[in-house]
Amino acid sequence: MQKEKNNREMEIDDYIEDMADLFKILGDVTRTKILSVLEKGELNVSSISDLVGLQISAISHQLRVLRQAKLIKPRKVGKEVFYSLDDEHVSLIFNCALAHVKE
Amino acid sequence: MQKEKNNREMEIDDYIEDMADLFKILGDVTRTKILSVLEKGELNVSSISDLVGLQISAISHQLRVLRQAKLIKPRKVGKEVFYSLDDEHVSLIFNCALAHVKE
DNA sequence: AAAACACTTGAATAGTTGCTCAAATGTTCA
DNA sequence: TGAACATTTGAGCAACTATTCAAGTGTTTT
Repeated sequence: MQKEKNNREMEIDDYIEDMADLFKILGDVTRTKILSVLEKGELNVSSISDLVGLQISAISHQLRVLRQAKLIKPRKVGKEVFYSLDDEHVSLIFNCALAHVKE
Repeated sequence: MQKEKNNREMEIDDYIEDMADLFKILGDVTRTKILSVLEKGELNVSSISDLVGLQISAISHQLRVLRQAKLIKPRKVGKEVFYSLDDEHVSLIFNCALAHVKE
């Protein structure tokens, strides 16, 4: 007798690789710090660099990763580029993770 | 004038590295698959190996990682070891991630 | 037009990670 | 006791990743 999969199990099976990809992106301290400072509001690259404490180049490389993952979005103003969160789920996922690591 | 940090911001700053560590562990397809099959119930190592489709050795290596992260717990019965989820947050985090990747 | 500024990009490198293979541990059963 | 079984562990290797440095793009200012 074969067990019917419920909806949630089917979804997880289908999206399991995408989920791992998302976690992989969140699984880097630099990127997590960037998302954390952007939670407080829009920032340009230099400011992020200052707050995170890494070279502008390193930050720019990671901003690219976050941008491609659609977790942040850029807004160009003159020669500056301001970044902000592009996904309401980021805060949600952060809170879930926080609940785990705090215990 | 210096801005007061609210409680949530303080917490995130304190735990940001732990959070990244957790995401790093979830950011691997093999480990995510293991957690996914364990959501359906307790399983021994061979069964996990069959369901995930990797050698027992590879699975055992990853089970160790998940065990150390306190995401799963072992129960020894004779020569077999049964694993099950050890954290109610896993399902929660999975759901948040699912909401993101589905859109 | 040239200098200054903000950011991006590519190459190089050092460090990390996940798998396989082989050997080891521990348990059950004849 | 020894063979069979389930799992763990360690070494080795190939693939990947995050950072730095240097050079490039595009915009503003003088």
